[in-house]
Amino acid sequence: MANIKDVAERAGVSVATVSRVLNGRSPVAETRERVLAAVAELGYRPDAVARALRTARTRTLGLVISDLRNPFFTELADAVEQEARRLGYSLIIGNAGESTRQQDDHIRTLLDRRIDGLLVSSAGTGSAMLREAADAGTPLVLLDRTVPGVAAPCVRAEGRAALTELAAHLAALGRRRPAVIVAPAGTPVGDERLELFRAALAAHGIALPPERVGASPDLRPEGGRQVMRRLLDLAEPPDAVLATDNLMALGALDEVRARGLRIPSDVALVAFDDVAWFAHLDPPLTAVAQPTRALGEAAVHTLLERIEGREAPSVLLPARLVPRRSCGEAATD
Amino acid sequence: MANIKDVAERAGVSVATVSRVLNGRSPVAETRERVLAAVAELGYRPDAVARALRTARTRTLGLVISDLRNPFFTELADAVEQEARRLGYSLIIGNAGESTRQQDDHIRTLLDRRIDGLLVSSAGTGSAMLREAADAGTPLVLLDRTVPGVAAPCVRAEGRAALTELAAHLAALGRRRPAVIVAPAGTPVGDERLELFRAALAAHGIALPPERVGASPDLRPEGGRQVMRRLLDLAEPPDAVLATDNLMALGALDEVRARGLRIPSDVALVAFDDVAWFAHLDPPLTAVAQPTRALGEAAVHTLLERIEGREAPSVLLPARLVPRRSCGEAATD
DNA sequence: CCGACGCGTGTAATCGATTACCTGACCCGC
DNA sequence: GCGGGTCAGGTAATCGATTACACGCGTCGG
Repeated sequence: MANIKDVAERAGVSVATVSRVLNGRSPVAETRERVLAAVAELGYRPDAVARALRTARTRTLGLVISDLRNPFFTELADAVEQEARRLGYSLIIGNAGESTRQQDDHIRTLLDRRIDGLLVSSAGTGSAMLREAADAGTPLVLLDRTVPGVAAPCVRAEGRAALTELAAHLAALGRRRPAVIVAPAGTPVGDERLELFRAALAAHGIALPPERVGASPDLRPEGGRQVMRRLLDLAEPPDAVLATDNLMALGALDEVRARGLRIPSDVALVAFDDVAWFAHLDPPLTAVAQPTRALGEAAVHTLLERIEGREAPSVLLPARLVPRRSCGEAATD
Repeated sequence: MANIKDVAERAGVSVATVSRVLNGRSPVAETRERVLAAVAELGYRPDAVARALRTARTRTLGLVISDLRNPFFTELADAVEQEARRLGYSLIIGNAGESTRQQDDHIRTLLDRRIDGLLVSSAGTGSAMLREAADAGTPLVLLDRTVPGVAAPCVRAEGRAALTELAAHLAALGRRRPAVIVAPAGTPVGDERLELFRAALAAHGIALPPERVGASPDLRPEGGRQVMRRLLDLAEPPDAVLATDNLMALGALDEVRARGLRIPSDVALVAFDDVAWFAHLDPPLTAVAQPTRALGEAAVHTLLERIEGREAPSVLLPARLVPRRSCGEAATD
């Protein structure tokens, strides 16, 4: 593979000149032509590794995703990758699989690779490396999930409007006994969603008693299914269930079907995160859609601000309700 | 961030000694202790960029995925990432979104970054950069999709046994008019699946006439839906449909539902790629499952062989049939 | 007519590691 | 007692780029 010295020799100039031509400084037309010709003939491409060493910028971002198999995060990762690439950055993706150990492992190797900045949707609440990275001055932006004790801007969706709308939607359809399946205790976004929903229901005079709030042991379908089992076994089972994550919603759906109950006639089901296949379920699931693409883009922009040394605020983007048929009303799709 | 010189000073030795201690060569116990102590006190971690420049190995692999939003590829990417990390490599993932241009774009930046090896599940058939990379001597392994004219080992699944079993399954259930929704013309794996299926059906005296083979314009749900529409409009509509990709299957399912037809009583549906949510559909979909994890691992192993300069053969792993309820028989889940 | 200035370009230091080569200490055997 | 072998560890070259600084040449003003 040709290097800058080969190009310099071929063009009859010094390496400095080649570098300057390629980085758009000084040289005059005639020299410039010769250099570009040599570059083309040799198929020269600057070595990003050498450049990174010298300039102390790798033009690479790190993204640690709590669970890449969760389609919401897949979409988010895809959005981040596209925006990063558009702005000239590569992305190294690490999947934590909801494990703090793997997450720390990833952060460590990313720091070793001198990424310019780090995006993390943290698994669990505490992460030693995350704090270390922040303290070490690596530009850091949290994604979707806040982490107590880590001072970094957080980019995520906020459900007030959507949950208010959802409460109204359910009230209008005559649902009086809502229930919520939340993420394991301590997950900040889950708790927030719960409280917003509770407040929105209260405005319609609908209560959300503790026995109709179930915390799933994990963020996977099986956890959601377990909680749904408990809810349906109540003396007064709920007539509408909100799951604060798409995978838990899927497990909840399985339990409803396994009991031979019908959605929405026996119980309504709503999920957070509008992933593509919700529209293909029977019935299509009503969902609170997070603006995935916008979140990914905002995260990259915020991180670039931090990389360039500027302050950057947290970003809260509104989620919106996508009514389908799982609450009872006929909708457009 | 501390560098090797800081460590050397603190330990009172030369940088060479530090490097030797950290790479497990010569130094004797006492010096060794001092160096390790200094490393610990300073929290020193070798700069992967500098090391890569010197050793000409980045310990990074590149993965270009044809469509990261397709859950089959998400799983595959996840498997590749895990295995790569287990073996000490980081992974830069690029999503081509089924576009040859984006794919070339990604390959180009990956080569610039001097990745040690490249894994590609190619979008489309031809790719200038792919050929260029192969010619330039970058270790290359194809994943899931062969590319004519590119000399590189290919790791993928092979459906003979599964499709033979499927043909028997359908025959036993009395299905006589099968149809196939294939990927756009020229996608090697799609055509192969079609021919294997045709042969397997023939063994049961079942024909697969041209009018019951439809090529989708793309690998997305809408394409599958269009083909399904055509198939169901035939004078003699099929009583069983195989889609050679999970997203096309999803679109096909939508069309069946939109017409108020029932699966499996009106038409059976089988998909290639067993993705997690097939089990959560109603009815759960019978699928040809590719050994995703094993494919990812084999791909990494094959690539490492190539990186170490050894020859490596292509790998064909058998897919297997996962019968659920979408063909009519009651199954375990 | 000469010095200052500017412009284009070359020389060489630099980023942070690895490693070939050399040095010096020590030990051993003859 | 001395030559040679062994081994720890230091010196410096190197990877491929960027860039501060220096230099030479041309131009222009006083």
